Amino acid sequence: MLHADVTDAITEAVLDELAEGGIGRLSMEAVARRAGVGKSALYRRWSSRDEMVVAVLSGFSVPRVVTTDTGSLRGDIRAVLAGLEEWLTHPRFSRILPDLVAEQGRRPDLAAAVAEAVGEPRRERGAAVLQRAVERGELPADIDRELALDLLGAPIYWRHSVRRAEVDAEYLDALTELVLRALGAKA
Amino acid sequence: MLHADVTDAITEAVLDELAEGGIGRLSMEAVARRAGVGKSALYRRWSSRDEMVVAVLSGFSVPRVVTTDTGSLRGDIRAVLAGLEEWLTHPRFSRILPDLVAEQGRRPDLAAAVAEAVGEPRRERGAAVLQRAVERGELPADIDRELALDLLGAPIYWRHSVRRAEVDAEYLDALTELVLRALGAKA
DNA sequence: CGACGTCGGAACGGAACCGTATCGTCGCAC
DNA sequence: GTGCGACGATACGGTTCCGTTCCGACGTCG
Repeated sequence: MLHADVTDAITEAVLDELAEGGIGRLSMEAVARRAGVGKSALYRRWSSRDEMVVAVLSGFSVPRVVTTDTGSLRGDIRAVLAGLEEWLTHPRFSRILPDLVAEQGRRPDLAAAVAEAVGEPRRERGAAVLQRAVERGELPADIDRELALDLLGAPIYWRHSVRRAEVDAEYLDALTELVLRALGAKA
Repeated sequence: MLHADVTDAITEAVLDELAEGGIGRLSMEAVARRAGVGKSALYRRWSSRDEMVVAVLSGFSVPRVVTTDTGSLRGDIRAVLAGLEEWLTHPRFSRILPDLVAEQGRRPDLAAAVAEAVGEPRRERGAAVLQRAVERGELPADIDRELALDLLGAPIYWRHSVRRAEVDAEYLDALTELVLRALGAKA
């Protein structure tokens, strides 16, 4: 039986290495060194470097966004944005995620894993917020949910990870109002 | 005198290698091989791999967005979005850019170069569109330009490069209307 | 107790790459 | 036509990494 704690140590080491050097620079020897583990322990679990990386990254699931029902669309949106900000500000996630995005173009299997583990769950949470607002009568029923969800995630990722600009409370407040207006929310 | 055409061949080779394997996997030997050039030609120009990569990527300037004055904010925004879509869909750019974004977190000098060569010029173009709209009376003068610009670039990058979903004309049309509403544009 | 499987560690041959040095060649300027 | 400088090519010693194969130690289970 493979020791679970060894597997955990390896997983942690892989994520640390990914955060530091990116996927392209990750080496088996460095992972083993950091995990305090023999290379044999790595190859006993995965048959190649790529397989290990994809496996670890596929299991790199995202902390579920807490989309508490605040009772209003404004409150819900603000909460979703705050959760996104917290997620993207996390030291490890914020370093690994952009690399993961870049690698999607080169590894279709990784892209699929990411979509399943990261994209879909998050989108479902966001969709629930919209649905509640529709039921409350705050949003028209024929709203373009696809587009609305893009509008929630995109600006924060763009601003923090792409533009490397600050995302503070004022920004989230202003963005909330902008999104409300874009969606045609009723007062 | 260094031959300009050799420099060009090297630059092309670097960009091709970057598109194929990413920054982390780029090697001097591979670049020289692809460019049909001796390694000496590389080290004659740059003193290290990192210096070469940063130099090439800094010169990897973005094709200026054509922000023709269409006479209306709706037309201008639609044109900006179309330009963005074309840019991000470009086979080479779309592969290099996410990698560049990821690497920004690891190389502050690269981040600065990218901001100067890519971010700023693009934002100035976008700001001009907003300014024209304000002068036309289509937008309030106290509009949050920072936020408005994020709203233009973010969704397309998000959708195409992060989510890997399709960005078609209908999407751009719908996004245009959403942005207009978000900005509080007058009819 | 004894057998088994995983453990960390070390070593292997082979490959890729680094950065430098040194060829002989070619083209241009003087 | 002579000299200079960049050129492609090749080789170098050194490093890093791959993936595999051993080893002795340890723990667990029967």
